[in-house]
Amino acid sequence: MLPSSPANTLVVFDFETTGMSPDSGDRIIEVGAVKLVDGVVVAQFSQLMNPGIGIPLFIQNLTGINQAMVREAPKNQQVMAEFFAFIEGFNLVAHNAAFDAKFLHAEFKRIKKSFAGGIGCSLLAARRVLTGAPSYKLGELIEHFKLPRAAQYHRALADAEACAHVWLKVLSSLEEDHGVTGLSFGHLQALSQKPKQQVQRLIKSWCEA
DNA sequence: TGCCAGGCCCTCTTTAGGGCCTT
Repeated sequence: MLPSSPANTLVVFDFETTGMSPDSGDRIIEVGAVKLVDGVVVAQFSQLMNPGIGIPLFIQNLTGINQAMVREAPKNQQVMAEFFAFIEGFNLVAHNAAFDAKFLHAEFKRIKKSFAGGIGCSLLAARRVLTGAPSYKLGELIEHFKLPRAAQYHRALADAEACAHVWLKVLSSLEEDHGVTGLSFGHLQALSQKPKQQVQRLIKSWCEA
């Protein structure tokens, strides 16, 4: 992890996959990511990939990604090697990051790569900071907080962009509601891992530091 | 044949159960 890196300088990413678990043989079929520097998008990465296995009908209906679309796409090994180069030197953020991290590590293991940066979770951070939301689903956070709406949910780049908006909303809420500025990625990681009842005390300690 | 993810979080809890969230 790069704990001292600013909390608004990182890569926000999302995967579309064939299912819920790489341990059950599921693979990534699309990656989307935006690179933020000082909260501004400076680069993006979007690529379908050919996993070499069938895409369940449920996933085709959910994402709009079908067999024909990935048939002509480069294989996972190639795309993930390119994605590794894209994220190198940056921390990552995803919505419900435990899910995407499982696939990230499984695909990198196949190409003998190891990601050493930190992976933050916008879901955990939002639950602690954006209190009062009726739901913490990505799309519903976007709607509830009137953030820029994705053109098409359940496509990787659009969801990564939406996740970036949620992450920046967490940071702006900490700044505007609590007066905390200059947060590092490590601060947000610490906050996300604290029990909810200890979050206010942690934020207060930052203000007093 | 039967099973089929896993971690977080809340509560009518903690020797547990079930909903949320990701595809």
